[in-house]
Amino acid sequence: MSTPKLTDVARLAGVSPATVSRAINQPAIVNAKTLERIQQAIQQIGYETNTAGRNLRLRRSDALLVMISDAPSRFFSQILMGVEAEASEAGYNVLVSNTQDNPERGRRLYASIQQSLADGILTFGGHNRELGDLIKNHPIPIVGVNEHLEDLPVPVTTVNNLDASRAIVRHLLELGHRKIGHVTGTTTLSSGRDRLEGFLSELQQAGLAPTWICNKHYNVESGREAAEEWLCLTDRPTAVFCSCDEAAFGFIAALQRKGIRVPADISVVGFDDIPLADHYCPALTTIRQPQRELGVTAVRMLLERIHDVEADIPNQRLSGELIVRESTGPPAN
Amino acid sequence: MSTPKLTDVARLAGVSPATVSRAINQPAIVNAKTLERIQQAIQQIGYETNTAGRNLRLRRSDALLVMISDAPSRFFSQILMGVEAEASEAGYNVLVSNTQDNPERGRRLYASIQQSLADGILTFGGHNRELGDLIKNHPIPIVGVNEHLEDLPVPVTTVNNLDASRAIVRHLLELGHRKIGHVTGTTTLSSGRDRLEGFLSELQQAGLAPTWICNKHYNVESGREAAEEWLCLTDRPTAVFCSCDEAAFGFIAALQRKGIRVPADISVVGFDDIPLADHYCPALTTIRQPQRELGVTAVRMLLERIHDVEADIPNQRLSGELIVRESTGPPAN
DNA sequence: GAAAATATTGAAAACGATTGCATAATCAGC
DNA sequence: GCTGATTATGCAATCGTTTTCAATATTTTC
Repeated sequence: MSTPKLTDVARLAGVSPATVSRAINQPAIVNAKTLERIQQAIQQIGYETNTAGRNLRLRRSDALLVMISDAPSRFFSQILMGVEAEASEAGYNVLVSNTQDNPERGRRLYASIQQSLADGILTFGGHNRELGDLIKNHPIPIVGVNEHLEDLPVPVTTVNNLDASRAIVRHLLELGHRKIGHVTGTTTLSSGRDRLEGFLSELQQAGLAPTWICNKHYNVESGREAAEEWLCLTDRPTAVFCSCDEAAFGFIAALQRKGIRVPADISVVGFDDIPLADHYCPALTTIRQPQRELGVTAVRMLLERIHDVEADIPNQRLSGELIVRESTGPPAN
Repeated sequence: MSTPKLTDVARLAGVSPATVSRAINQPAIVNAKTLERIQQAIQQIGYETNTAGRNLRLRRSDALLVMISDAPSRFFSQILMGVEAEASEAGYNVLVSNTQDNPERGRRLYASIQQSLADGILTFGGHNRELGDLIKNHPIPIVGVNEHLEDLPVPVTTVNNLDASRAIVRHLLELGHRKIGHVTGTTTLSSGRDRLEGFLSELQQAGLAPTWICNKHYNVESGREAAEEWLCLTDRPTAVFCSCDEAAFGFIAALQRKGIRVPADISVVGFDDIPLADHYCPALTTIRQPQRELGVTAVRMLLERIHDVEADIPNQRLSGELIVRESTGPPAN
């Protein structure tokens, strides 16, 4: 007498369970009169499809697995919102799993897919070993977000880091800067490499060499450390492109503490456009990433893949937008 | 011949499926010799328990549902990491769902539980209607995080906002401030109200009245708006407690733009201790929230509840820690 | 109006695991 | 060597849906 099931609806409507199932899943093929009677019965006893029963029979789960690394990426939650919205729209649930580099985790991940706990995987951030092993043995639907997965035949969706970096350099060149530096992000990640490459190539195109390249990571501390190094330089760049907004904030804050003014003494650019960027002092010139759209796109790709595992899905490169604010200006001298 | 199932293991090990099931779930009650043979068979063909089959039979899902609101709370991802870690430890999966105020959503949420898509719900942030209706009809395991859910008999885990706010005020009093203001968070949320109340009560205890109370929300814009109002005050407080770090940053940035120095001209305190707080200029005095621990605690409470729906689970109040940095100092005059 | 085509429905067999009950095997005690 | 207790296992039903195949009802066609 607990939760009503298909059979209960069938009995009430005076039809067989098969017909009720059809009424729910392919209403078109059931008689209009019967359909209405069934729908009424469903309403009346408040029937809801039992997921486990259905999953068992259909051998799928209506769930997407989101793999994240322990240090969630900078705007992880924003992207996740996009993922959730799009997945839910398509009738899918979203499972979140943290993937420490842990063999046991790899096993469970494998099990999730093999036993259809999830129909597909969305992986945030870089390559990880388990995934490599997993995908080599089974052609399962996977889509990468933010970063390319080296050597793995997995479609990814990212922002166009190359073009964005170029736009930054162009902006600085137009302001009159000739001595430009870059505090890199994590260059074991494709985004870090692409941003660096865009930076270098645009400079080269202008016939310039980079004045300073400082290898760091995507976080605040990196910005602070970079600032300390900058202070020790004999030939200081007049403009610095930091790999992400957080790093830019760390960089600016550390410089301000030494009495250096932005942008009067040095121009600084970030990347991401996190909410704080517009409200920092100085407001940060940066690249706006389409965070939510990244999530939405990733889900669309994944669903396509789930629908047809053999489908050849091209990588999606969304474009970032240069947002010019207060942290950049003409060079000092 | 695709994925091996229980029966395949049974055949290979020369026992009945029932014995295999027992070998997996209650190894103690099966003969050591048989057990070993079964385990070997499992290894050999790479058997993994099918979740759907099991869920159907056991009428549960091994999944926890995390409900978040559209604007994910400030350190949502940090808490989520804690949730994921603890849930995974206990063998549970984590489902994420965004709850816009949407009746259709409410229906699906209800279905999730009723049809055992999830065994329990963790709700981040404030009260929402669907939840109220849901819980009224069915005593399902729910635990709230960060905010109390008014009128609902749901155990919650929060930071002790009251004590934390008091600690802030005490710190400012010790520095010599007598004119103290507060930019509130969202006061329809219990955290916002508690922070305000802690602020007021500690001031009162010192025989002081609040100099300024500015009703805002938990975001950067609120800080900027508050700064504009502050600038127009005739009797300005010499210290301001902002409801969260973001608001504090917005507040400080807007003031700095007008040439006002922190803490020389005004002291500012935040709440949360987000990563940037330590790297802002000035570094922010704030309350450190045990974000990960909030997630872990919430899961523990929820599991307890799942284990025994009738269990009386007390609210958990974790304590925040005052972190004194550069943004606070003695009053100007 | 009969035959053929079409539209609806039902019966029953999966999907894969767990468990109450019953049976078989083992053991202790005398 | 026999009885009673204990330990290990197997049988078969069950969880709730979906879907193939066949059967029946309804139209259409000539």
